[in-house]
Amino acid sequence: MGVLGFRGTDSVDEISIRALALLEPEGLDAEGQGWQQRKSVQTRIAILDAAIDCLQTHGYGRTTTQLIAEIAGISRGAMLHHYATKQDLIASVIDYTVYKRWEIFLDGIRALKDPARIQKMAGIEISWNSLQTPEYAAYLELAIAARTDPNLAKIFLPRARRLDQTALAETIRAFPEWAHDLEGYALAMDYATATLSGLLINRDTWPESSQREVRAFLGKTIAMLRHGDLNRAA
Amino acid sequence: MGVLGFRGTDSVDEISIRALALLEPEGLDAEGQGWQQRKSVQTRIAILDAAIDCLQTHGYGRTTTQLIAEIAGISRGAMLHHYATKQDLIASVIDYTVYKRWEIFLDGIRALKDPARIQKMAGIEISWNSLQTPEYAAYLELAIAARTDPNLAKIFLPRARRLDQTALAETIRAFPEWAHDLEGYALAMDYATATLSGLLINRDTWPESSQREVRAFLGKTIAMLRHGDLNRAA
DNA sequence: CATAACAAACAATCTTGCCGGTTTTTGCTG
DNA sequence: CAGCAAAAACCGGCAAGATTGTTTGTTATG
Repeated sequence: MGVLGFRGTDSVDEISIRALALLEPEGLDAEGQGWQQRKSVQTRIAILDAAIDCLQTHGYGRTTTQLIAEIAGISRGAMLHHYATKQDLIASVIDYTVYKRWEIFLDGIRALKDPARIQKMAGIEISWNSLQTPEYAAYLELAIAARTDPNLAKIFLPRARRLDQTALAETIRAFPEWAHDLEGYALAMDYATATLSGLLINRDTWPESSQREVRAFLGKTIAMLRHGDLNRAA
Repeated sequence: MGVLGFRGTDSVDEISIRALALLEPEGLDAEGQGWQQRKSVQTRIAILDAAIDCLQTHGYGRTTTQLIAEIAGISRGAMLHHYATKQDLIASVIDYTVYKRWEIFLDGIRALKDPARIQKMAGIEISWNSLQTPEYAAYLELAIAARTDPNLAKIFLPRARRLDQTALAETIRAFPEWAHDLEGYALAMDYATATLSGLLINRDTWPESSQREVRAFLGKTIAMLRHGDLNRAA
């Protein structure tokens, strides 16, 4: 049976672990390697975390290789040894942030018992949590910058599209109640992601009370979508 | 009667014109002035339009004073005569883009006949149109950059908050059917703006069909919100 | 003549990619 | 198993290019 086939007897744990495996970035597993290899992976992760920190607090435009190296605690020369160019580094950041985002999402799903998982607000809360992480903030910065930076778009768009598709196909396995309706699940995910992303952008401009109301209303909307109370076709 | 009072007999035309007046930027009206003043305003608008173009196509990080001057068709020295520093220029761009955004929105509302205006998709379509303009793209770039750029935030946030509040209080006048429910109107506006902004950010990543579905679903959601089918309180 | 609009050049600061040099780890060989 | 050369990790400095604000100069208006 292929990895895309369904096996109704699998637990949510097994399903989500397998989903994550498909999103895992390459070159970051130090299992069964020598000391140099392990050290290399460790340094690389420190660099990626530093880059995420930098993107989150200073934005893409003000994220410099100098700053990343400082935060990572190594010299700029050492960093350029692992990532020869800024593009190479950013490419790895994209894969890494997407993986982390869905890891947090699936962790949240897994932590719920089945009855709680299908309650109307649970999915939104967990989505909201996975969107409030430094990793997603960094991803959002890149997504935004990619719209106006051709060089960045060249490495961002192919990855983002592929990872988006993979994440959609894999995370639905954690929602048996959506299994029969992939299109509905896709719409719900896109809808929630769009609204919450928009909320994230305006978080400093809008009052907290407005943001809370929008989130609460979104939860009810998604619940109705799942129950079929709002048929999608116009 | 104060400018904030309601006058049920006013036409939508009169109402929206008065709403715009409160949002109009200062120093851009050349009425009854001498030749130098008129020339100055004309050049300043050329600079603002160039800045909007630049922000839209290159993003805030890559928007340089050099590029703006080039697009505006004047020398960099001449531009710095009108806007001594980049901050001064950006501050004017904020006011200008917000004004333009609501001008387009109210123009769209005004163009509808009353029966059409209260149809469920009309509001979303017009909102969507006002969010697809170069002016709003530029505003969004600034809103995003302001989250990670303290210097920009200092000039952006106060303006954005004030203009947001003014726009909300004024544009509701164009919707008699919302007049009794300011909170509901605010929620609908925030909700639609958040979702459509999120859509705008991911426009290059997501397939067009997904974006269309999200928009259609948003329209139905807002319609239900107005009809009270979805009570807001949890 | 004073002021506004406009132009061009300049210094100071940043950022990137590259290059030479040092230390540590690995693997081969006698 | 000792020794040694290759490779990997790491560091500091440099030149080229870009961006901002200032300054000096020119033309047109009041």
